[in-house]
Amino acid sequence: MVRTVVIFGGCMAVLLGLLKWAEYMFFARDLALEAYIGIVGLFCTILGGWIGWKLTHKPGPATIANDLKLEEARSYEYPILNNFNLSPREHEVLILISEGLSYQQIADRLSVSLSTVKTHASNIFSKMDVQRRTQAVMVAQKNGLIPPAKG
Amino acid sequence: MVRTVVIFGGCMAVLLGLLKWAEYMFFARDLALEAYIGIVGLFCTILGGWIGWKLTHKPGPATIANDLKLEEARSYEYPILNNFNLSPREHEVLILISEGLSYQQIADRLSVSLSTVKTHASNIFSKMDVQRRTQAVMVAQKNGLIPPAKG
DNA sequence: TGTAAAATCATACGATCGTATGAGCCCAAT
DNA sequence: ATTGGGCTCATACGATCGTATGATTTTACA
Repeated sequence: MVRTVVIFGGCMAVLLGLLKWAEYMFFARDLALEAYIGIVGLFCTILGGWIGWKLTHKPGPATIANDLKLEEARSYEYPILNNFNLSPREHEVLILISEGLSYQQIADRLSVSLSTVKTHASNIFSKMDVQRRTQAVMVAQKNGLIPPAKG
Repeated sequence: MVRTVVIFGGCMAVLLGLLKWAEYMFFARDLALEAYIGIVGLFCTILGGWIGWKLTHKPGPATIANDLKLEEARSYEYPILNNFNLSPREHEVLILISEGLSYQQIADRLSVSLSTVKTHASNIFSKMDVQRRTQAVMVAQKNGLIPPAKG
């Protein structure tokens, strides 16, 4: 994502350069002020993008509602184990899979991309030695990795 | 995301055009250099923040929508196995799905065609009001339609 | 400070899933 | 005999899944 902003900043630079060139060609004006403003604009654009990214992009588990579910499950004397060396994020994804969510829904819930979720899922299946999400859910239930089904 | 970039580019183009227009027409020449740069910087910062937000903020989540229906069904104390009016064959397929088998594997197990299994599954999901097999398994577990997972 | 683990993202590809539609067969009940 | 429900099968199609590969960035720790 940072790369996206940087690339866009580069595009802006190109745009400004083209504008300067056109202006120089047609009006032959002094370039110092324009170039200065262009640099400032580019810099502020990148800075603003970075700020916006920092303020809004918080995919960490601290902001995710599913952590509440994890805590809830733990507090309700349902021990959430981890026998397959899953990372916290992978564990989180596994729980959301067990709730019947699609990858896209999980990506939205965690504020990450679809690719990330699929990567996590693939690693989960690899670690748990299964081929399908239904198998993963079954194994996870038998080993207490996910909250038990109520009812 | 692409649209966001396009919109940003359009805003930048508008900004640059307005600056040029203002510079040649009205007050730009009279403004202090610091104020001029400040305006550009502020504008670009806000736009940059907007683009950063747009690029990183994902739309809201989607949750499973049949919990109410489940609670309703359970509160009426219906016979568990008749909750969803599954036929014996459909029930059989549901159990095999819950064991993590693919449709092809279920077809082989039941000695029927893949089409038949998919038809059964589709009818199951329709009767249970779910969209994915994982949801069906979860609902089935909560209602005792399938054998519980053993630890 | 360097490193390893974790998390993120992208692209591509084949496999599987789920839906829709239409059809034929068997069997029990009307 | 007709009807309806259950079971079967086929085709087509879009959606989703799962894997593979490679990359960058962040974080935790020695």
